[in-house]
Amino acid sequence: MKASIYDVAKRAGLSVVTVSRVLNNESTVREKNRLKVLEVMRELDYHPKAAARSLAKGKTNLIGMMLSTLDDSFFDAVIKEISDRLAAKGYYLTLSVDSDLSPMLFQEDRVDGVILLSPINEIAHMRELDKRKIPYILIDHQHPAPSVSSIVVDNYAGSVMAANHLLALGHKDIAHITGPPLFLSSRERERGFRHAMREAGLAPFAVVPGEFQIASGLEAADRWLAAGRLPTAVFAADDYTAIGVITALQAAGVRVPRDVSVIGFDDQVIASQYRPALTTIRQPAEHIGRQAVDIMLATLQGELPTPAKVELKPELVVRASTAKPRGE
Amino acid sequence: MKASIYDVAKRAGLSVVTVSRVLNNESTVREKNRLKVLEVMRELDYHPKAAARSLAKGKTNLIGMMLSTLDDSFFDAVIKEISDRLAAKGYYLTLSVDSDLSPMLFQEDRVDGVILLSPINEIAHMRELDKRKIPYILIDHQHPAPSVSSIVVDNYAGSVMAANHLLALGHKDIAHITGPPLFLSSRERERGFRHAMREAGLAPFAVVPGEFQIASGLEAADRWLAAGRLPTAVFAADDYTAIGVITALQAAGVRVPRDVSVIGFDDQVIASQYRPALTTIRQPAEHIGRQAVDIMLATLQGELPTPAKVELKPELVVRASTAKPRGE
DNA sequence: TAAATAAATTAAACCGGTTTTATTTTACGC
DNA sequence: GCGTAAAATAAAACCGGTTTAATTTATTTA
Repeated sequence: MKASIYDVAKRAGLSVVTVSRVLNNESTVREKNRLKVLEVMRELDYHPKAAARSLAKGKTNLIGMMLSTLDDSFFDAVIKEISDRLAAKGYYLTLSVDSDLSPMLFQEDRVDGVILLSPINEIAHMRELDKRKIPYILIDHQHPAPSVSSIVVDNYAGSVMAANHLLALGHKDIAHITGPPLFLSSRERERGFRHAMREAGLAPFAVVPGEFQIASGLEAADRWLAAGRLPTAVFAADDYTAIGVITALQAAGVRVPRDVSVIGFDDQVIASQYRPALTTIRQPAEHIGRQAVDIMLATLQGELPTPAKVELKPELVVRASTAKPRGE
Repeated sequence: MKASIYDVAKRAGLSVVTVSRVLNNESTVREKNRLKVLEVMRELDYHPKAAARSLAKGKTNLIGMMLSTLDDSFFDAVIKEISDRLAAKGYYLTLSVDSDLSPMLFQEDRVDGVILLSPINEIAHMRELDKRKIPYILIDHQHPAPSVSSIVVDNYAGSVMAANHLLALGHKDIAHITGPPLFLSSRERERGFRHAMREAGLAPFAVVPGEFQIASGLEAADRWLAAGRLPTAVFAADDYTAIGVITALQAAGVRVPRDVSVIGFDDQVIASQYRPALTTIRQPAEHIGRQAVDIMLATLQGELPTPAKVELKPELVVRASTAKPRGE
């Protein structure tokens, strides 16, 4: 049988309370006894059981995270930051891929708080979390009600930057491929694009719907190629879509950026590795992660009287997929 | 305060034992009382607390999973299958991205079992899990000791298939870009390639080291382009590497598959979307996930006297990135 | 209908920690 | 050396479930 706190106490010749105090780093233990307890713990390979501790303390030290997919290097970066930062504060992160079956994780009080990173059933999750009074944070979320904490990137501003970059290079025939309108980020990116174009006194070459996937870019480019009329620049709502555009154009013998410029959004890992390396709008993944943890921990310690609303600024990263239009 | 089992019992006019029996689907409860209990639970919005249950039962109903990265659609597919299948059996999955800080999750008895999906610190994890007597399964693992359960794909056979596909098309100058030799899968793939070439009486055009990343393919192709001598076909140890090769070649004006054929390994999501769509060796992700869950549950129920060793066969998926060499 | 048996319920102990309250030990000032 | 305050320890209750053993209730059989 595994060692319990009683075994440690007995062997150290002390009470369980003293051992518990050592476990919790309380100052009221004589240094001599503290060392003795730690020594015995090592001897017995003792580790406190999370279940017993959670039951007594009423908290689990576990933060849950729900997300729609794992196959996304931007998510990966956000998660890594969150995981490390939580660990430094004594909390652990548990990830769940969103599916109809998963809400049990917080129904059973297994986590102290939840971070929702663009999950699929967000509305249902929020309702459930409200009912169970579990604090949560939304990252990049569709519908941030005023009563919940959320972290969003200023997608509107990012799109304006993207469009202005192309405009500054001299482009006039600029197309935009959107993301799924379900996401607020998609809608904001489109709005920013349209705004910048209007400011420049230009009409978009085209605005076509996409799905944040390589296939979206392929399809859009194919259609333009088939129609025999290409834009001089494309602003794709995300990097995968941008890569699809470039891939289809190159396969048809069109050079990027010589014939057509392409800019993406997110700065996924693949963006810098692709050829040509992708000009894009960088989302501050580490920043997002850091903010998420700070807000969550403040909320758990009751130090956050009002919900936090954080808006972060994205950043233009100029690489090799954009250039002046051919004529100039 | 949240409702406890005592509140439910009192309101239903029954004992806590009866309520507990209902929770655990035991047959010794009168149907009338069972319904009454369920009704009260709904009224009070009662949900049993995982910590209390875990403490009493000595099990958590949680399976942990360690992995090195999330940014991989093959992992994504495996995880999805595992998650759904576990949920159907009343277990939950908790994911951890491998880092130096994370082993606490199983040190504190938070999980009943662990699935290691190519994590980074695999040896350290295995030692820790052995010490804590927590059952675990290795997927695609470097060093499967005879005493542990593992699921591997027959990478050797997959590579032979890949090489034979190219050979059957008439290729003779075939290059291979490996994965990191740290992984057993990399070594097996290289071994399979060399074997098939030897069988055909041919020497490899080249065997160059890679890292399972787009950049690896880019670099290899760049070097061949710079040297002015290209293979007629490339077998990349994974799809990302293959895409790197194609991207670099296309950027240099070399057509795939007309000038050079390229085959990958894994069948990542991007493989079918890329242009040209990638010929590759498909890893049976769903199969792997299913096996992992079945073995894990059998182990937990003590129905698995000896460790399971499962070897699954990969499958050739012919798409558009391979063709006969130009001369033929 | 009574006795025997099976089914359902209850009370109490337990899982392994933490926390509160009461008590003992130690340290300090005079 | 004594009284008192502060520090450390001990005993017991608690967190919210499950499980065992004992008891009551319902059902079957003679």
